[in-house]
Amino acid sequence: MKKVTVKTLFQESENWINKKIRVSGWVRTVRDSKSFGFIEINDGTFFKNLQIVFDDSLPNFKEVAKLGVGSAIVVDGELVESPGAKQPFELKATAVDIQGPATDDYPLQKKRHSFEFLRTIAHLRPRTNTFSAVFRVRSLLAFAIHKFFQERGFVYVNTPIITSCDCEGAGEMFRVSTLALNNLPRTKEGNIDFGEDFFGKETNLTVSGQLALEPFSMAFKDVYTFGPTFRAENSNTTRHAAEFWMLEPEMAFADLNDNMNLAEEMFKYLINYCFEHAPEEMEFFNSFIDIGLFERLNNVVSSDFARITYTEAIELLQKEKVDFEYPVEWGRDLQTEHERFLTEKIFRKPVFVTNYPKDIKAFYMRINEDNKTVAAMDLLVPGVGEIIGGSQREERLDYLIKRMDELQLNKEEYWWYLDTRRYGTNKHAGFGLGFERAIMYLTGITNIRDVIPYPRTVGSIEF
RNA sequence: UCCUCGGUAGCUCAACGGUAGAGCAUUCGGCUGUUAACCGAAGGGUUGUAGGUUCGAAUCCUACCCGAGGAGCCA
Repeated sequence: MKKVTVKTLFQESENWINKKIRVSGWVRTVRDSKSFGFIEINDGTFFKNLQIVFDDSLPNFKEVAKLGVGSAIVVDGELVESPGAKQPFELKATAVDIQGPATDDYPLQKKRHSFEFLRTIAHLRPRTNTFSAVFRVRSLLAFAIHKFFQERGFVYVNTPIITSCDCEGAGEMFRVSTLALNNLPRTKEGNIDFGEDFFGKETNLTVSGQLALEPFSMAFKDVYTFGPTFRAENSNTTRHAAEFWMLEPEMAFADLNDNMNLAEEMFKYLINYCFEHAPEEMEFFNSFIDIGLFERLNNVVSSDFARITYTEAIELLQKEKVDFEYPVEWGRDLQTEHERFLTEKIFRKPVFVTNYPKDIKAFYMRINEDNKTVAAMDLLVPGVGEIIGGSQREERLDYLIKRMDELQLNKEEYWWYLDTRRYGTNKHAGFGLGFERAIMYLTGITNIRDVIPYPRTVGSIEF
């Protein structure tokens, strides 16, 4: 008996119609009658289910008719055209092997569940339509990112997960230590003696691979890192997680415009890739998760992203007769309400905002001629907000040192980073893309906890 | 961390000071082409926890726990 996946059946049904085949999968629903019944199974290879028709010629008809949702079965039979309107073909079963029945307390039902409930059963939710679609798209997007950069000659660099840089300025960090918490070694002054720790100094989980990546861009020109990133912030929102994935490309001999061009090209590539490789899933999102998703994404693919400076953004917002909760004032950071207004109301598409005041941005960003702003860029998108943050880097050693002194950073800690400015420095730029935020934008899912297989957020790590 | 809303059957919700209910799910029975199948029956509850007010609390009050949305921070 030839084993066939449901995906193969849907993609080349003409090759299998009227043939005897074997299909295995999990029961999604059973509808039985006195002497016959229907089972829909999903084998994980394809978004859609395969309908099985069975009757009392099966020796185990009664057991099959009583199968619960979630049971694992192997079905032999003949693929035939279906008289029903909802599916082109169905499998007429000659044998149903019940591998693993699901007990009657199986939590997933044949009806809609709330996302909140499904988060409490994260180990079972990939068996639902929504999460099956989400996680297949997540997989495709991860591959598409590699494909995009590899096609353009970027070298993939695995930057470290454990770092000793404790002041990258991107937020609270998770400490990594093998010290016994109930018996900490102390120095003579009474401080914790990290010299006794595994690495001999304070270490944390990475909040960004950028600083480790820049030296590689000085060797390979175009590089990227893509991996897990950790922030120990006590933030409780639909778009923050303690563990998330970040993509960070870095280009040598490139400026802020090159940076934005790359981000825009990549974003459009990712959207097109999803439409091409997960049409069933995207159709589902557009119909059941976010009506209007296609319209929004098509608009993104076919139009140029808006590009404005921070100063222009402030002027635009000040002209609006809107009563913002936070004042719009040059020198203050844009609040979420301001960002949303720009991308959702004024432009109605992704917007790059560039050249922010230096005081609200990181030390490594390049100072502009005005000596007030830096060559930073944020990409704001409707619904999600900030999805990319990047900049042209300060490549001039004296400027960089001056800035680090102003911010009282410990230059010795960064000796190897500063070396890149001593030996063959050049204009270079890069950005960070929140992988989960990209998934949210492409699927219409509005909570980051629903695009991560096992999400880690404050006070929540059951799985 | 702050603000707001919420926690009632396995799930989604109703009851808003006077005997705790429905749909779905589950179990049993019926049904010869179903599509969230349909029809009939049954089981299922210390109403998040602990106090308080009251003749009487799911309902009002207090504290705590948990969840969600928004804000800050950011990707």
